[in-house]
Amino acid sequence: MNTEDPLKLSRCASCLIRHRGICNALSDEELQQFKQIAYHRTYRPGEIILSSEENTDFFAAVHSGVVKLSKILMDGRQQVVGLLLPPDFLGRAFSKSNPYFAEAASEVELCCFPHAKFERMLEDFSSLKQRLLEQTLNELDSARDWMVWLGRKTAEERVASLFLMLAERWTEAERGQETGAQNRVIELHLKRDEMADFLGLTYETVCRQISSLKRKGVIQLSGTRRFSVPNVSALTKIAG
Amino acid sequence: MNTEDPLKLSRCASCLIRHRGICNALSDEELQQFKQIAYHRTYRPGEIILSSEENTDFFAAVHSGVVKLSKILMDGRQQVVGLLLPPDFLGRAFSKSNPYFAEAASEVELCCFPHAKFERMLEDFSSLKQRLLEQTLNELDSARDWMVWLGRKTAEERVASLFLMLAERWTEAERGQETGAQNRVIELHLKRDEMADFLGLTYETVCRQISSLKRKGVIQLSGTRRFSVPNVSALTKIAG
DNA sequence: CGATCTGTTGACGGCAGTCAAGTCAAGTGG
DNA sequence: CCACTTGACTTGACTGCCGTCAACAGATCG
Repeated sequence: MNTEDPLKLSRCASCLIRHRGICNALSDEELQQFKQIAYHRTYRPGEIILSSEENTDFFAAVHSGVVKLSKILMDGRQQVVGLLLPPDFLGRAFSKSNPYFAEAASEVELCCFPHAKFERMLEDFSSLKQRLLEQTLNELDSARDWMVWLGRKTAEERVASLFLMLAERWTEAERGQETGAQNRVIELHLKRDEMADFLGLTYETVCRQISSLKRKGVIQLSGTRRFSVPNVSALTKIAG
Repeated sequence: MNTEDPLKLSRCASCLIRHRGICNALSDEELQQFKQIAYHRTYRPGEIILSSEENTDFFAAVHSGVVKLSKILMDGRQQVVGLLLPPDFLGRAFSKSNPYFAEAASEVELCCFPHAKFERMLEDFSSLKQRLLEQTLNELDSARDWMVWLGRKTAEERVASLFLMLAERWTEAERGQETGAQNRVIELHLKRDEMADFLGLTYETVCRQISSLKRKGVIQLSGTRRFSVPNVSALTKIAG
């Protein structure tokens, strides 16, 4: 185990999320240690990553794709409580049990770390803990924004808010490109019923609201899971 | 400033939340340093502690009372996104601006720390940062539970969930007492319209659901802001 | 006592949920 | 190649929960 695997070493160095995720908090030296324990896993769309019953044995950074965090009531009602995009972090530190149900919403690649080893590194590298804290604070902020959607917004406002959020995340991720935000085609990743579980609605209502926004010329669909926003300001206004 | 204030020293030592709040993470020596910068503030019910526009110059631990965190849409719709009870922590670390509106829901006493000094102590005392991280993770968990309420539960279930949560927090805080949970009288702290903003409902709907639960014999009111739960299992069942 | 704030209850209407039918695209197998 | 199936999506008709509007009851206070 002391022989260095050149593939493993180069993988971190060329990692797409290297400069955005938690790894960014580490020095080169610390990173060396990090990659010794990291391993990758991939999931197909719809595949279950964690179920809330079983104990988790790993933490992970989302390397590519979208992970859906949800909670399910006994009668089957479901609420999505988080969407993880690269370079978000998956797993509940300092607790073996994970209260959520995690599912791959698209093709997903995770960079995983064994539970115990990762917690030890948290102790050793304070900048890593700092990074995790900041990420958790940001997740808390967006969870609370989301609560406003769920508690106080109408169906139309919620659907508009979702489209707006996806559009913003997209331009954020790809800023510096030449084409304007108007014509950019954005990937939805979610099915209608997943959007509904996200927004606290039924999928029929989501459908109707999307059709209505389309009729108003605020959004434009290409196929069923791609869209663009010809009128950003109108969308913003409707989103509230 | 080098003379020690005996009052200040004893205040931390006898502090009610000393062994539950973030201070618990500190050694006696570190606590010495801590109390040098801490000061208390009190607020009357309804008083505004932080408005989301202005920059925050302090962090604080809730020493007594209940603090309401909320967000407000431009048209006046409001959603409560957090309830802070002792020994919860108030303030957004690593960001000068605070995206929430904080209001005293009852008589409130805060133990405050200047912004810059507290962040410095976070750097120096890793156990403090650890404590803050754990608290943030717990807040994230409960925010997400709350999202399930808002997105997927009916009015009756939400009201029942709120009563259940308050009952559970109460027994948690006062465990070891002799009287059974059945007859314990629990303080609501919130007005009907505050409960409504909390639950994503109107205050009339909250009223109706409370009356209905009362008629069913699941809860019992003494006056308008105190209640007890004669039938805990029925309440749990209704809450979902 | 009147004024004001908080809470309760009723009548009514609308937004979103439920139930149901139907379209469209992709896949399967003869 | 075509009949059939399946899953995702769309749209319509109807229902019901909860929001809106309104009247009223209690409590508190000057």
